[in-house]
Amino acid sequence: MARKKNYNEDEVVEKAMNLFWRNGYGTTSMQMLEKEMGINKFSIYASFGNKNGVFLESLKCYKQKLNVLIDKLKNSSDGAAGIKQYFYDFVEFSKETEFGKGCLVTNTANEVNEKADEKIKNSITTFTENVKQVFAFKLKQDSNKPAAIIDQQADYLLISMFGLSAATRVFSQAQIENYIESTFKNV
Amino acid sequence: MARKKNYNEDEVVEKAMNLFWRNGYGTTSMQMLEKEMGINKFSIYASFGNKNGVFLESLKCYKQKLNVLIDKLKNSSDGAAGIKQYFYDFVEFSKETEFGKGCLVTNTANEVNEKADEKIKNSITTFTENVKQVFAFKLKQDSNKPAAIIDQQADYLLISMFGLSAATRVFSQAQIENYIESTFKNV
DNA sequence: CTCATAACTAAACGATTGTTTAGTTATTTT
DNA sequence: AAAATAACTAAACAATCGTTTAGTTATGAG
Repeated sequence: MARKKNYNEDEVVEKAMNLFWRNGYGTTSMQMLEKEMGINKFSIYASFGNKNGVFLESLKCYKQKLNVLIDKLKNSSDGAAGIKQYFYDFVEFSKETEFGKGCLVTNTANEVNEKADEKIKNSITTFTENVKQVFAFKLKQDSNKPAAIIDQQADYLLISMFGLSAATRVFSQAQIENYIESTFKNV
Repeated sequence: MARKKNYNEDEVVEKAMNLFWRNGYGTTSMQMLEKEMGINKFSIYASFGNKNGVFLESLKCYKQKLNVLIDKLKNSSDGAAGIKQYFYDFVEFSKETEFGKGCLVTNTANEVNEKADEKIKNSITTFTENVKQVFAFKLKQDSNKPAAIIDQQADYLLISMFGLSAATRVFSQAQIENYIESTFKNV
């Protein structure tokens, strides 16, 4: 053994995540990452391989933070109303450090195309499928609708989350609340 | 006078627009624009000033195309049902040349941040405000709701369009149709 | 204390970015 | 036909991109 790392990887990843969240993958340069993470390029490459590696870890970090809200949703016992609360929780979460950031996963889904890195695409798909599954699980709680209806409503709410994410980037708090209220008149 | 242009500016802008639509502003390079537009960098700069100029003209071109659908919406006489038809028309429009492109204006709104070029931001704001206004105009047709309710519903449908745009990039035709049907159970 | 070695700094890498420029070709006007 | 000039080609521009590497510093093990 020799010298110890002068930084904590989890801490610098969280800083990188916030930068990607604000600026997107493409616009965020290694130079900006150096500054934001507070470590040298060498250290970034030593810890994460390359820019893509930093981003994948950032996505993981983001998911962990969002999973706090999703776990709350899972454990809430009031079905669709719990999902609605999740929408509101997400709005608060998205403006924790700064306004107008949206959802990192949704932003990334909007940024990448089919030629993007497979791991990134996979990370996005996995997450959205998971969210849909939790929505479906909650919808089952307060009705005995057929499985097909549950699936449709979960899809509807999933796409609505994409709209909500975009909305938090541009629209006012009042417009967002109105959007959530209107959305949940349907389920 | 001397030599004539060997290309039509409207034609090459449409090609550029399709490239930006597929790839976004940041990912689209001058090299790619040269190839897609079929003209030299010199000609691009002579006609449009710079990359931003090409993009602004591309946005204008996109709006003109979308205005065909919006004019149809304006002239349809059946209020909210007309807006719903506009949603369906947009889905067809968005996959005219290729699947999974979404809406160029919405994609751009998701890509840029507050530090982006003012003209671009203005172009996006102007367009979304215009769409909202048309939505409100249509909603007034089939109800005598208070102005505040009309405004809220127009906002709701505007944000829903952001969701729809994202949806056309990722989700299946069945999921999209289900989303539209669910969205319009409210209005 | 010494030595091995991991973590650091800082400079450079080639490739690509958006943009400009010098030189050539083609067409209109006189 | 000649002169003028706009449109073209192709090369180069400085700046920045993501990435690598050579050289230095610091720390744990023997």
